[in-house]
Order: sequence, then C-alpha cells, then structure tokens
Amino acid sequence: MTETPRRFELQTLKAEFFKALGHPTRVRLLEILRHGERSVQELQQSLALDQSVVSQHLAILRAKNVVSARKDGTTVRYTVRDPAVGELLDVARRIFGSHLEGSRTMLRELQREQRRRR
Amino acid sequence: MTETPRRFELQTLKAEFFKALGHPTRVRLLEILRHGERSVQELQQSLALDQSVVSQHLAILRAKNVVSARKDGTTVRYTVRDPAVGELLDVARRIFGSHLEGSRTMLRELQREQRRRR
DNA sequence: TACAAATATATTAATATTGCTATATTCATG
DNA sequence: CATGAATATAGCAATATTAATATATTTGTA
Repeated sequence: MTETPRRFELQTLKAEFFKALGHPTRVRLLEILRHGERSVQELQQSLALDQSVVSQHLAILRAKNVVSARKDGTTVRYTVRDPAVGELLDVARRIFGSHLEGSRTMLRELQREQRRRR
Repeated sequence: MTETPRRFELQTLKAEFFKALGHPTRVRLLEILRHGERSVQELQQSLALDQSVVSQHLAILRAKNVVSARKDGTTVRYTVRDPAVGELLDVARRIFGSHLEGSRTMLRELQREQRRRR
C-alpha cells in the first residue's frame, strides 16, 4: 500500500508538473492566483482572454493538481494548491534576472520566431 | 517601432524555461547534472539511452539556456547554467512529498494512461 | 418551468514535440 | 588525408498541444 513510486515515475510526475507551468497563459494565471483566490471571471478580466480559453487552461492546471477549485454559487474560485508554486515562479524570475545574456538571447530568438510565423 | 509589452515576454520566457524541464528524460539529465559536470557519454550510460536521444534532449536544454556545453577534445561536457535549477527540482520534490493525495492520484492516472497506450 | 449567468467541455484544424533511424560534423591520431 | 571516437543534426511518422468556436452543464431566480 505504501509502495514508494519508482524513481522514473517520480521524475515523470515532476516533468508533468513543469509541463503544466510551460505555457505563458498558465504562468500568467499562476502569477495572479499566487496572491490569493480568484474567480474565473476575475482571471478572465485580468488576462483579457476568452472565457473558454481561461477555463481550458484552468482545467489543465487542475488536472495536474497545480490548482484547486471551489464552487460558490455559480461562480468557481481557484487557488494554488501549494504555496511552493510561488517559489517556483520566484526562482524562475531570479534565473532570468541573473544571467541576463542567456535570457536576452532567448528573448531575441523568441521575437524572431514570432515574426517568422506571421 | 511597436514596443511589445515586456511583462508578457518575461512570462513567455518563464514558460519556455518550464517547458524545457517538462520531460522525464530532461528531468533525469538535470538531476545528474546538478551534481556537477558530465560528458555526454557519462549521461548516456547513466540513463541507458541511445546517444542521439541524449544529444537531442541536451540540445533542447541548451537552446533554452538551462545547460551549457564545453568542448574538451572530442568529448563535450555539460553543466547546469544556474544552480537555481537545482532549487526548482527540490521545490518540485517537496511539492510531491507534501500533498500526497494529489500526486498519488496523478500517479494512478499516469499509470492508467500508459497501460491504455499499449 | 423558463431563463440568464458563470463555467466547463467537445470538436477540430493547425502546430509542436517525440522517438526513431540514418547521416553529419568535429577532433585526435596514425 | 584516412580512420575511428564522440557528438550533433536531419528527416519523418506518430502523438500531443494549442487556439478557436460551438455547445453543455450547473445554479440561482422569476
């Protein structure tokens, strides 16, 4: 019953978790949610995105256990499940604050890619 | 010049970074590399994977500036660019250590999915 | 019951990522 | 310069993710 997950599976879990954070919209959602509970509507307004888009990304975060939902009448309020998620975001911020050369290069590349795609 | 919002791009950078960690093989690579420099060969042997598979994942980590490569004769040695990456892995570990219910559920789901796929 | 508000889910076409296998590239040495 | 060793990259089919739109579901209220 207390069978410890094999190493491989643990790493898959971690990977899945990181993958859940691997989308700009979801990062934006979490940057808001880390400061407290928010309804879908509030999130939608903050991000200025379509309702279904927001719900879809929230569903992904829910599926990966990053956030949890609480129903209150017809509105659903989301919270970050573990405050450690905030730490992840902070660490990421620090990383891009520190070795700027790398991130600058990445920025340029991202911009070039985006241009190419239009 | 239309100046694109800076915040958005920062979050895209973060997302790209997390995406780089969003694969079991890459998590495994980083769990080794965080303890010090390793050659491709060493990594390949530790993970028991094909050479080209390892190189491909290393290329992705390089592209996202997670690791850097140093050439030494015909062998290439990789290191983690920022020790903060180790912190990310630790935080992830803590997350899966704490709210076990969630991760257990995720584990079961992952296993079910894997079975379904065969 | 009917209706509106707030969310969620289904569908699907466009893109992106994976996992292979095969082929290049780079570098040291005879 | 031919060769072998260590890495890297190309090419491509199979999957997975995304974005956009349409449709459901759930809940409160008249």
